Formats: sequence, C-alpha cells, structure tokens
Amino acid sequence: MMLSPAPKISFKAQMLQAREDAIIVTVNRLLAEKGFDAMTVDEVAAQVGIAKASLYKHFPSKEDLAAAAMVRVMRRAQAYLAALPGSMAPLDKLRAVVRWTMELKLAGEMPSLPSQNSSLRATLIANADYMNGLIEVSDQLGAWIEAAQEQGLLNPQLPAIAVLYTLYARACDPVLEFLQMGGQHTDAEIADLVLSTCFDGLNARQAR
Amino acid sequence: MMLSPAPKISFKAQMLQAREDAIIVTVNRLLAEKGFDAMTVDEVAAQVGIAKASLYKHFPSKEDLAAAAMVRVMRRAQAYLAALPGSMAPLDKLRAVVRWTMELKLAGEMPSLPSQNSSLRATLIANADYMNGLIEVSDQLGAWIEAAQEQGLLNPQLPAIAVLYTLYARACDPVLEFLQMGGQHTDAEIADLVLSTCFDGLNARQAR
DNA sequence: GTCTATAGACCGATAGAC
DNA sequence: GTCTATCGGTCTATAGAC
Repeated sequence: MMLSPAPKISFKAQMLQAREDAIIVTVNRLLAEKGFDAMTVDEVAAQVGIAKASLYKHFPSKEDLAAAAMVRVMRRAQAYLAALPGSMAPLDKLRAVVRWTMELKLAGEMPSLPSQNSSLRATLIANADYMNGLIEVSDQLGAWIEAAQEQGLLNPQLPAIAVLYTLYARACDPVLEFLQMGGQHTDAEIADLVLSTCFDGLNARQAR
Repeated sequence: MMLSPAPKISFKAQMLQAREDAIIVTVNRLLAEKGFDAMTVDEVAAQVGIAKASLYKHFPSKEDLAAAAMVRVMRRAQAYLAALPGSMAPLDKLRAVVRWTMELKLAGEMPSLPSQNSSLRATLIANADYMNGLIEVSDQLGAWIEAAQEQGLLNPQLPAIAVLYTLYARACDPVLEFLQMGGQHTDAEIADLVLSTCFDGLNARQAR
C-alpha cells in the first residue's frame, strides 16, 4: 500500500485549485483591461489555455466568473487591511487603503464591472463570499472613518456612508486612466495627485 | 397659385427635425439609464414609435446615435457656460458647472458611455460637432481653472489638466447613484455633498 | 403617379451555454 | 464543436400623402 492516499487526493485537488486560480487571474486581468461586456468567455478559455467546456466545469456562467474575480480582489483587500500596523492612525489607514486600490487600478489589476447590469448584480449579491468580504471591509473602513471624524481629522459633517462611497469610488476613477493616457506623470505621481484631491479637495488650503 | 411654397418645404423639414430631436432625446434617456451596450437599436425605434429602417435614415449606426446624444449634451453644456453671468468669479463658475452636470446625472439625463469601446471612440472623435464642442468647453473651463489658481482659490500645485479631468469625472461619479439608491438624501443634498467633497475634500478644514 | 415612411421579415455575425 | 438567442444592419412590399 502507499504510505498515504491523502496526498494523492490533495494533489488532484491542488491541480483543480491551480487551474481555478489561473482562470480567476486571467478573468481579473481581462475585466480590468476591457470590462465585463467586452470580455468574452472564448477569450478567457483561450488565454487560460483550456477548453471552453472546462471553464463551465468550474463556473456556471460568465457572471460567476466575474464574481470569482471580485471575491479575489475582496480577499486581497481584507489581507491588506489586516496587515496595516495597529499603531497607524485611522486617517492614515484610510489613505493607505485608497492608495492601494489606486495602485491596483493603475497596474491594470482592478476589474471594472458595469454597475447597471442587473444579472451581474444579482450574481454578486447571491455570492456569500463576496458579500461577506464586502461587509467586513465596509465595517472596518466605517470604523476608521468614524474614528477619524471623532479625532477631527475627517470632516464630521459628512455622513460616514458618503465618505465610504467616495473612497470606494477611487477604485474606478476615470481620472486615473485619463492622466495615465496623457503620459505626463508616473503612476506614483498620479496616485499622489488623486489622493490629494480626494482628501484635500481642489480648493487651495492655508495649511499644507 | 399658392402664396408661398417655402413654408411647405419648411414644414417638412420641421417634421424631420422634430423626429430627429425625438430620437436623440430617447437615445439620451436610454443611454443614461442602461448604458451604450445594453441599449438596443430596436428598443430605440420602439420607444420613439418609428420603424427601425426610419432610424437608419437619420443615423447610419448605433454609434452615431450615441454621438448625436453626446453632441446634444455638449450643446447644452455650452449654452449653460455662456449663460453664466460674467460677474461671477471663476471658481464659482466652476462650482456651478459641476453642480449642473451632477444635477443632470441625478435627473437621469446624463448618457453614460463605456470609455473603452474603440468603435464608439472612433465615431466620437470623427464627429466634428462633438469634438469642437468638447474643445470649446475644455478651453473655457481651463481658462477659469487657471484664473482661479492665480487668484489663489484653487490649489496651484495641481496641474490644470488634472483639475479639468476631476471636474469632468463628476458627470459619471458612481457616488451620486449610490447615495441616490440609499434614499437617505434628496438630489439637492447629494449634489451639495459631492460638490463639497470635490472642492473641499474629505479632510476637516479649519475654515468653513 | 411619385415619393416616402412603415412594418416586418430577413441575414450574418457573435457570444453565451452546454 | 454545436446549438440557440440576440442584435446590428438590410431589404422588400404595402400604404398613404401630395
């Protein structure tokens, strides 16, 4: 007998998992560079190097492919939040997270989904992994927002939910790609610029 | 003999023009509520109440339909800019324009086009009416931006082009629809809120 | 009679699903 | 690799206005 049948099963599972990861990475990239509507499942299968039928063994629909990519992004976000040093001030954490999402987008790794697609919305809402991740991230950010407001560092007149949406919106801000297209600034400069307009606004400030 | 054949021709032309306007208004609304990809030509024809073949008498392609809607928006923008009192300070003009675009979006009258669709981009760039309008509007806004920066009211460290993009981006800001979906605020409150975050940022300010 | 708009069938291509 | 639906775009025959 073999020493252990377990590794064999694990190996098979690992293969499956590896292929699924490859699919998701490809979907993530395609979603980032062309968006959901322009991405075709044939394209995904071709780029992963597997048959289209095999794709449907893993994911029952195009919407579920996109959802898997969003789950991956959400997990990365959760990992990033968890890795922030506890000593950091809430406002600095928020700035760090926004910078991270903008760097993701500038690097072409932020999937872009049409917010008006109803079937896609339904799939995302039905996806427990995605929803739990979203809620956890939102709760964490919401706590930091309220803390920063109590410290008087974030405008306390703004509803926390509006602040949260404003931060989220940086992940799909067209200003980033417009500036990138212009070619006048490095990605780091663009991130600095938009981070500045996000937190400090366009108006001239006495301080700073 | 009739008194004048001229009115007859004019009447016919008026009919044509009126129908074209009806088409463009419908396209504008559909683009605003579902976006370019989800909008179908059959849908447009049905909602206008004309045959699809008649649509193609006016516009040679779906892309041209969208371009016509964008030209209409651009003309409205030019009219709005021109109507601003000359006595108004540049910064106030900028704020007024941004508020206007946000009100347009909140009212469901701002067409939303995918920025990554190449054929649509090509059609828009080839459309002289659209491009001229865009350039004129950009020049006007650019002049106000530089004036406000010289007056020390707008952060002079920001490149004018980045400010311009940031203002344009308010016309497709997802924060608007997210807040609208929440139902906690009126459209006017939402516009005030986002206008505030745009110009003043999220940070707390001493003044204000 | 002539011209134009209409309705609706129709085609070809694409893409999702299996 | 096949099936099917959808959609952009075209075509034809009929009706009606002048």
